[in-house]
Amino acid sequence: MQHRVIFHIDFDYFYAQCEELRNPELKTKPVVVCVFSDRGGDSGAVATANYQARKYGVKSGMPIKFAKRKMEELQDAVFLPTDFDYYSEISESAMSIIRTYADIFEYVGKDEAYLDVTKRTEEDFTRASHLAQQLKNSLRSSVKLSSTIGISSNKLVSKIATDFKKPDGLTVVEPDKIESFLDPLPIKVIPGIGKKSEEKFHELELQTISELKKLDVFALNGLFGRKTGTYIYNAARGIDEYPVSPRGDPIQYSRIVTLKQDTKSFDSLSKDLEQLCEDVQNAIVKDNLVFKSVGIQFVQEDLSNRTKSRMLKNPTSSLEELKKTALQLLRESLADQRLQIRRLGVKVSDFSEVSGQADITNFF
DNA sequence: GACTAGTGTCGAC
DNA sequence: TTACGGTCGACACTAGTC
Repeated sequence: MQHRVIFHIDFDYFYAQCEELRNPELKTKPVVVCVFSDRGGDSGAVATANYQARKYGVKSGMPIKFAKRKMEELQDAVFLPTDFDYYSEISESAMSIIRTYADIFEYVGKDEAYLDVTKRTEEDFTRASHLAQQLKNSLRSSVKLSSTIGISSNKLVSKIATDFKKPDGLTVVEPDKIESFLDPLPIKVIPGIGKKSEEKFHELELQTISELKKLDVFALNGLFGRKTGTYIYNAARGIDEYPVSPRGDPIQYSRIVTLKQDTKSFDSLSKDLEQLCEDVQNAIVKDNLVFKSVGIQFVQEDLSNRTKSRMLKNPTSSLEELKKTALQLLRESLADQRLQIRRLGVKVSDFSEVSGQADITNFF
């Protein structure tokens, strides 16, 4: 095999597009899909917005109040709460079509997947491009969904190619074009490089991937640690060997809520904490798991984080033990808690399966 | 030096 | 000038142990 052929596919402005789907009148209006917190009013953040709304600078993750301010003088802007069950239905219909186009399929999220199509395209990028166009057409005709596809010889470059032109894009980057494609792009297009990492590069007066390549792997390892440094070094050169492979089971379950009001009172927090424990434990039991690690998380009034976690003696799925441990962690944390707490979370991890352990001694 | 536990940071969606 | 979700994963760093 000379090279692989990899698709990255992404549904355009997914949640907002779903909303347009069940209410076509929205299509001509700015639509912002919001995660409203329990605090009431416009407390919360933007999940996604359609392109009408993006014109006004609305972006994912932005406070809802900020988005409203940006569209103040608009009469027809629409703010909707998320309906994840509905988005999941649409996602599942779409993903079931996408699977049939792949030799190997990797689910990334409700609106995103990788496909290895090396075999069925016989490593031919012209064929790959036609196949991708067919897939886009099929999604549009049967699910009414618009999507963007990036094609290259690895996951990294395919993903960057998807972001290169959207919505409704199709970008092919053949192996011998990878360098000239990446060189002029800003460093931030590399997945895993967000705001903080970008700042580090800007301090070094490095803006583009071509400039990033001036740093050797030792310098990058010094700045980011060994794994991340080496990853960035390779990414700048379009090198990525990670295979497309089906996702495994989750390795942690967590629940977090925004409190009705900031507090550091044990009595107030313990009520919420118990509810969070129940929610997490429900999911654990449903999936037939036992956990060995329990953690709690505070998001403080200044939005900084505190976490505290503990390993259990033995794996368990017991609600009593989860609550007991979480409440203990809460008590210990509050002992030296200075800032008020805005959000409270619970996490369990280090799973093993409760049954299906099928007795390893049987093998001997 | 290898390993585990615990805390914190960063980032994707 | 502020404003701020929920869920998940990777990994850096540190301290303790052997």
